[in-house]
Amino acid sequence: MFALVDCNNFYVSCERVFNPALNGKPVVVLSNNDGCVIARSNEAKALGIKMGVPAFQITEFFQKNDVAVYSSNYALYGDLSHRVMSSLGQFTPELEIYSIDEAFLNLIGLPVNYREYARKIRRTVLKNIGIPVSVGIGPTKVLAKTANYYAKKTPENQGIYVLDSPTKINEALKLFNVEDIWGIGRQYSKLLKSLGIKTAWDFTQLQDSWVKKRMTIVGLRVKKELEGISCLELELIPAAKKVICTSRSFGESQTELELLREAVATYAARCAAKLRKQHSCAGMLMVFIHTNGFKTDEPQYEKNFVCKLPVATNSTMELIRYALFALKAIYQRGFRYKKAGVLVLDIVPEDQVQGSLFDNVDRHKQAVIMKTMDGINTKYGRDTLKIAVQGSGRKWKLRQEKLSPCYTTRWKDIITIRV
DNA sequence: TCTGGGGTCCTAGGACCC
DNA sequence: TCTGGGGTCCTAGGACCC
Repeated sequence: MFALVDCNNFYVSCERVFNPALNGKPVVVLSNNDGCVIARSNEAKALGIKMGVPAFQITEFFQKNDVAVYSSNYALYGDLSHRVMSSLGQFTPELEIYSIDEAFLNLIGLPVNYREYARKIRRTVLKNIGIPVSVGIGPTKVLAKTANYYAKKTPENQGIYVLDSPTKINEALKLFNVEDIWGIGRQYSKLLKSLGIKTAWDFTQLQDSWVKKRMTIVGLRVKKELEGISCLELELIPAAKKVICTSRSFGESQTELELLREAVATYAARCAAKLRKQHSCAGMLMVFIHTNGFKTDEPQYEKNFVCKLPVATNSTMELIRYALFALKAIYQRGFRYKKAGVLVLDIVPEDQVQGSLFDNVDRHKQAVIMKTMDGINTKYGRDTLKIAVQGSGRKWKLRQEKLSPCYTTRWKDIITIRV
């Protein structure tokens, strides 16, 4: 049996942990740059605020309805996520951290009453971290996901739902909309509905061969999982990333190469740090820049440039050098750039880098410098030590007008209690 | 004024090899 | 009119997830 534990309206719940006045009120959290709504409290959902709606389109609605609005605070969400996950780790030897707010637990071999166990998980996470979670339990990951949906959407279930018998599973599937199945997205829903397939149960009645042909092996696995045949294993050790991307929209569109250089260098530095964190090196790097596609009255430009590196690396200095070379190759004067990004790919483990006879970089020295830099930045905070070209003005920074304090990750943001 | 960011997997088709 | 059989590797595009 698998349990899926999912934090309720996670980003909103994180804001509420340190600001309980938000309880019972409509709250939303916006995407980077204060762009779109990406998290909503139940009250905000009840007001009809849709996922992904651009914030500027409903600023008045926010005011009229007294909606609390927050910029994304990933330092806070990431830290609380860690705490939730380590709390969940107490409940099983096999935990898969699936996303910032979700984890699968293997319950095999735990001789327990599942309902009681789920209640205990909820109680513990709420008490230790202050985050409400929903727990769905089923014989496969897809069924655990399905159960979680019932745990969350039906208040009588009090955040818990267990699919532990064929009868219960059948009943649940007959009431479950096909588009809500984990793994069935917009396109497949459209296809299935056009054929009169409305529920998860209808989907399980299709022929395997048809599903495989039209929805590939991935779709067939989902069907098997719904039938109670487990095809998706728990992934206990997070796999190294095959591609790493750092990209941002700018708070204000930028025209000058010098400022784009600062941004691109900073993104390259982030990619390098992410590579080192997973002990990998990248053999290829791509830089892209583009104008604001929503502004149809402005001249548009979009371009990327790929560099093949002679020897794979995770050195900040080296990656920045290539990134700036790529940027120079694609930058054109006269456009208002809205976004830039750096991707690193062709990723290999750092101890399996293919050397080169003609390599003239002292890789050992680079590694020592990077280790020192990472050590200092871990201890004193990101960018305490950085490369000069990253700049210090940050004119291209994100818009974050409603950012809450980093309560748990920055000394000066720690809350004070008045007695 | 204002529209996010970061990933994975699968398949078809083209290019190549013998 | 007719034109073999068996492979690999790479890429683009499409689907999905949070």
